[in-house]
Amino acid sequence: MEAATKQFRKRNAIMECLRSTDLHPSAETVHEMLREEHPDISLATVYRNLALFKRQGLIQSLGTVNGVERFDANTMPHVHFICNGCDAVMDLPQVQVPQALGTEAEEATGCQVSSCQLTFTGLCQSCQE
Amino acid sequence: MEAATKQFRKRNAIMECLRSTDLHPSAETVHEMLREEHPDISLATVYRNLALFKRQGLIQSLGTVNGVERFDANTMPHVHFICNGCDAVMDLPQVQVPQALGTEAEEATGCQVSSCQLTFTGLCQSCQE
DNA sequence: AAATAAATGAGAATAATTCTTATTTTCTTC
DNA sequence: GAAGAAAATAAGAATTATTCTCATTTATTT
Repeated sequence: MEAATKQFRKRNAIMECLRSTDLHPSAETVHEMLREEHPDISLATVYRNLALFKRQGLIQSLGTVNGVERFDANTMPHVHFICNGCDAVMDLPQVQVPQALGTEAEEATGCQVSSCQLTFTGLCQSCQE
Repeated sequence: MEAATKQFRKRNAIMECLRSTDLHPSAETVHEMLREEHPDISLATVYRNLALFKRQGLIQSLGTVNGVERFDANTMPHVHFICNGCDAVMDLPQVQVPQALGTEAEEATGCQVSSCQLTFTGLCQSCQE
């Protein structure tokens, strides 16, 4: 057996795929992206492992864009922009959500806040024509 | 025919239902809520009209909670809290997203921002035990 | 190397949502 | 107010993203 090949399983490939893109892909997109290197990878395996990573807190979900869930390997809190034209999702590291808002939320409601997500939607540059 | 009854169609009932609750219901929940007054209302009608209202900008969608879409008749920008325990969605009128963030986002990316959504997740009071 | 546990592929099953078609209700025009 | 046109609805079929099942393969332990 060739050294590294066998022990690198599909699971690792899925994580690497997510880590190496900023496209915030869906399960289906991850599957397509992996097809080249792993022609026999099953869509079920992609779903299964994405769900696992999410449970483990290794990735986060952005929620659904047009009915399909999108994923992000960056679990640090950060802001997103979603284009209504082409469904692109991009990071906005320039924008910061003030820490205070989370605390305000907890104090106002008695809820225990564990995460916070700020999302802008609109049209990206190319979709504005 | 009794006066007002007939001309108030299902469509209006659906909008009224949304306007009269703060539960941020799903299509299915709206359907159940209307069952009493409109025993023959079809689930398809609820979906159809919710989609219409959304297109018209009369309501907004919060995105999906556990795979099901949730709706809000309040189209003014406001902050939400979603409980991971019981899937409750509540408004946080006390928390304000600084106007500046949207402008920052546009300037940083060249995208045209048309809406903004801030959502906290965690555990509501009762789900903390 | 044998036995056990974990991961995967393939396709079936599920569940939320959308679509289709026939029917009913509303609106328009006379 | 009746006839015809347009919009809204009910019911169930169709679609689609996601999850599940189970047989097989791969990794781990003894």
